Amino acid sequence: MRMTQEADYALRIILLLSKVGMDARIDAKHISESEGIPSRFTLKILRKLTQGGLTRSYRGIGGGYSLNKSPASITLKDVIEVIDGPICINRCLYDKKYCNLHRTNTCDVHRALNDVRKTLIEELESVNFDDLVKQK
Amino acid sequence: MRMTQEADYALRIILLLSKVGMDARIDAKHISESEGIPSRFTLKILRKLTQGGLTRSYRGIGGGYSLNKSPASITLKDVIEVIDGPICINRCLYDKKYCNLHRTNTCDVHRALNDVRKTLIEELESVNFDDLVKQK
DNA sequence: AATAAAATATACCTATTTGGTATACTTTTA
DNA sequence: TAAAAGTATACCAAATAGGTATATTTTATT
Repeated sequence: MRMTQEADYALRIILLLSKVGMDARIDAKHISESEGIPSRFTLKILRKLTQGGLTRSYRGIGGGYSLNKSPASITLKDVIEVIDGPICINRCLYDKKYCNLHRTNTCDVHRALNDVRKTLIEELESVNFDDLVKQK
Repeated sequence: MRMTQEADYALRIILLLSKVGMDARIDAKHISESEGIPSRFTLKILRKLTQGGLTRSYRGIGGGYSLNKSPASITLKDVIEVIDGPICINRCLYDKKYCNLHRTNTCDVHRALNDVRKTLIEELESVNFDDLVKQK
């Protein structure tokens, strides 16, 4: 029941960019060093974040990355989903061919886990990066 | 953010055993066929469940498996933890050497995710197998 | 216009985890 | 005592995670 290490790194990157503010631009090397993420891997993550609309990239000399949205409008869930894909806690909830619902028209496990998933998503949506920056 | 397929199977096994009641004894082959779990894999899962104290095994002719506790006293969390180990949603929360708390004495991501983890655990603890058997 | 500093795209590699099997053995009861 | 069950241990293959490499493109500065 874990998110990937990549998503974990991504949360730290977004938090760093949130801390410096939307207008600041930081290059990948700086991000990598300050967060202790392997440099090549940092680039890969930043690419996903940019494609997902959370960050902006600036090429060329003086280039780098900045947030593409306000910290307050980015939640834990947004970041995790951009990196790992949709939140779903077991196979049954996304791949119907593995689910008893399909075979016997009733899958009690399915129902229970779906409730858990909903709660998890609500919790991940309830925290945004403005909260995290401001928290003592 | 997913539990393993093994844990998913285990939930179905415990639900099946809950449905037939604590006194009934079912052999592995029957469990495997009724839930569509590969037979050898079923045995492996049942061994973990027995070691974890959730089921009892009976050897020899007429042997099989039954619950070792009442359905009401087994939660989703119990089953998942017996199979997958402790619930923890990122590396930072169980391996301190990867955590900024360790390096800089503050890890805001850590704190936020720990809250999420708590909520998740509470949710998984709130559902027991008596609930699941009785639900329509 | 040339250059160098940055990001981008694509593809690759390796270790770990997951899902599943195989073999040899032990216990139990008819 | 034989057969039907579970047990222990170890193995294997596919998928995923984590990370790297190479070649290319963009852009500010000179």
